[in-house]
Amino acid sequence: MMRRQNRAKAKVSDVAAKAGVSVATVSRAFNLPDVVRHDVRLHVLDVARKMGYSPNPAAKALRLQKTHIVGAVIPTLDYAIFARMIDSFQDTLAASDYMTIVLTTGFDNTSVFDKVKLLVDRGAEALLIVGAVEDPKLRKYLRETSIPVVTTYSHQSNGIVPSIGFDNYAATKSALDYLIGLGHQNFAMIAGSTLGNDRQRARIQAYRDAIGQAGLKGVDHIFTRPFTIGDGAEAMREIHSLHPKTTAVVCNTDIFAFGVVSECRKLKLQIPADISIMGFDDAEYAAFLNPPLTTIAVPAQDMGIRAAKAIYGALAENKKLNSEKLETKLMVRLSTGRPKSFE
Amino acid sequence: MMRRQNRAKAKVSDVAAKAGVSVATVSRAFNLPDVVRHDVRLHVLDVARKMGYSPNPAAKALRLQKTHIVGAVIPTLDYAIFARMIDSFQDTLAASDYMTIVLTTGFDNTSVFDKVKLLVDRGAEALLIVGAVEDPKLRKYLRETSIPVVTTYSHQSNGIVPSIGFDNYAATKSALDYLIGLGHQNFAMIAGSTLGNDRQRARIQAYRDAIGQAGLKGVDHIFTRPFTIGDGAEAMREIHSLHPKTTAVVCNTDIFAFGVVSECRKLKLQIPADISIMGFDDAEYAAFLNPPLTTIAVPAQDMGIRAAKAIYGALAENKKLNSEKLETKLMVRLSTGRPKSFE
DNA sequence: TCATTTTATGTAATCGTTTACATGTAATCG
DNA sequence: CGATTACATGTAAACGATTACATAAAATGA
Repeated sequence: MMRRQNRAKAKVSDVAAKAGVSVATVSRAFNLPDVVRHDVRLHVLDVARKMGYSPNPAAKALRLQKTHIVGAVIPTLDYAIFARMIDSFQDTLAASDYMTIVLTTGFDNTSVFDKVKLLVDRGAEALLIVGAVEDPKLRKYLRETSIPVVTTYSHQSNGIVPSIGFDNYAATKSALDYLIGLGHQNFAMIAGSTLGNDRQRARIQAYRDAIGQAGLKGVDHIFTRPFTIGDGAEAMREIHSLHPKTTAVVCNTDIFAFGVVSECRKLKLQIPADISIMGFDDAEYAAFLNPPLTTIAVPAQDMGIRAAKAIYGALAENKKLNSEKLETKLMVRLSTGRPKSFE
Repeated sequence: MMRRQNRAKAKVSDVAAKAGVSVATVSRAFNLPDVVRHDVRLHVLDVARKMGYSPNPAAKALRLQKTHIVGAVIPTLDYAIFARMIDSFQDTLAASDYMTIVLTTGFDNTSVFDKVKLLVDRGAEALLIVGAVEDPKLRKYLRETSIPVVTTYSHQSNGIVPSIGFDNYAATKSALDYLIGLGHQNFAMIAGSTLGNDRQRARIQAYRDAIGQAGLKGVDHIFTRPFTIGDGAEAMREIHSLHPKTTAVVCNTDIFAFGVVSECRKLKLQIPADISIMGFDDAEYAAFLNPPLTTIAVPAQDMGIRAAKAIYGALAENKKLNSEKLETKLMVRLSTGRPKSFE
């Protein structure tokens, strides 16, 4: 028996013809169920199913002026905490029939504008952006396009764009208060580039303020590096040779901390007896390091879910997009302790 | 001075009106540059730029029957090697004006079909899938829709769907040959679920074959766990209590290995003196573990790039989609060595 | 029973592009 | 110089959905 050779996808008119109704009825059977007679509706749906009909997304988007696409601009997927956020963001939105397109900047903040434009031109109805929107050109563009935008990973109550994130300053500050409380006097920080990165700036500022206000050493011992384990290790080597009295190293990501811990082993520095290590992010491996890493847990997953829900609310329920401040948590483990000199 | 209040996006007809030409000329100025008079073209482009015109993607997609969207179905983004592949895949395609929509299954292989269908219904013109396509329903669907599909992370020369991946069997086999060569006699493996996961099956089979053929112990000492560090640690504990003579633990992912290394410390097992640990993936942290992890490097990034190029070739240049076999590399570090009994 | 309202359905316009076809003008040729 | 060809542009028809409006049939009411 010959099977239907017709390769082209079925469209409403095909379904209508086969079901013996008009295209309007077919469309209504799907979109306005209560306006079409019950038995007719069932018949239409049945025919449609058998034909493998599904509405052409482009036609639908054109007619309804809704693409059901949201965009996300992040530094990279190749970095666990962004990947985790996007994973939950995307999954949450997919459950509400919105698809996510992710574009990465490779930490090049000058390209955020281009990526955003690309997404909007591609029909993105809303956007998630990592970090505060600082570029005035981008600011203007977002104001003019006036689509829902939420920034993540940093929370500014005064932000122009709603943010669903945490307080980087307060998080780092609390970590330093804890270290200072342990009796540390000589600090160093390993940070990422501050170029267009408000999170790094906030963390550095918190570090400076905490140490400056306590009158301790190391306010300027800030080592800026790309985000790799190797760079963390290399920075530790430099800290050790330049500032051998350092007893507490504050890392702006667990990635650095991993390298630092590895390097300390080579340098024969005992953690935490000789030196305390503080991380940031609470990556999966942090708790399994030797010693387990004291770090700041950030709500990457929760952030993605909340951002997704907020965007869905704005898009589908016409709700206002509100900023949300999420909590970080200092995870005290064994990589930090009282400095030897203190005992 | 009043600025234009007209919030709606400019369309071809707007540009045409302002430039004093027809819509056809505007469209041609963009898409068929050599068919419109040079000065007219420049003028049209200039007007368009000033109006911030960009073509409506839905209208374009509808008319051209091309969405410029490709889909990817992966287990999760929250797992470095998939994230890395997608990162490069997405980036490579974006450079060619194709956008990627990623959907995740959470390692639930029964949902691959649904995700694929979702993507195709959303207009995906091509697909990347992680792992072999085994579900007959999915196979049939892909055959019928006949869109370009490439599977990754495993290479089958006989595969129905072209694959751009590596030989999981050979990779594990070579790792075992290496361990056997070192003199190990008692093995154990920590594996992920084999449910619809051909990569895990291939690795397990290689393990069984290698050990069976060499007549060594541990053919059935296979511990199946979810992919977390903690589960790796837990499995190691079990291996130690059930099979204390084990001198070589083969992990199907560095994630397990990380947990194993951590657990060995607790168990006071010296690596590699008491026990050798083999990883899989060569995650960034593998080289920084203590001791540095012997593992199998997989070309995650390269795979993403090649898959993207292959798909672009199929979509834009009408090239045939060919399977590509990529190489893995055994990275011998310090977590493996001769077993004590052998010396 | 007939006028009126309700209900179900159909017809055709619309969304914003691209492009086949038509048309008018300029260039080329014998 | 008139006929033909090449060139630049315009008009209108698609692409496949949704839905305002029209219409026919059924239900309701006096």
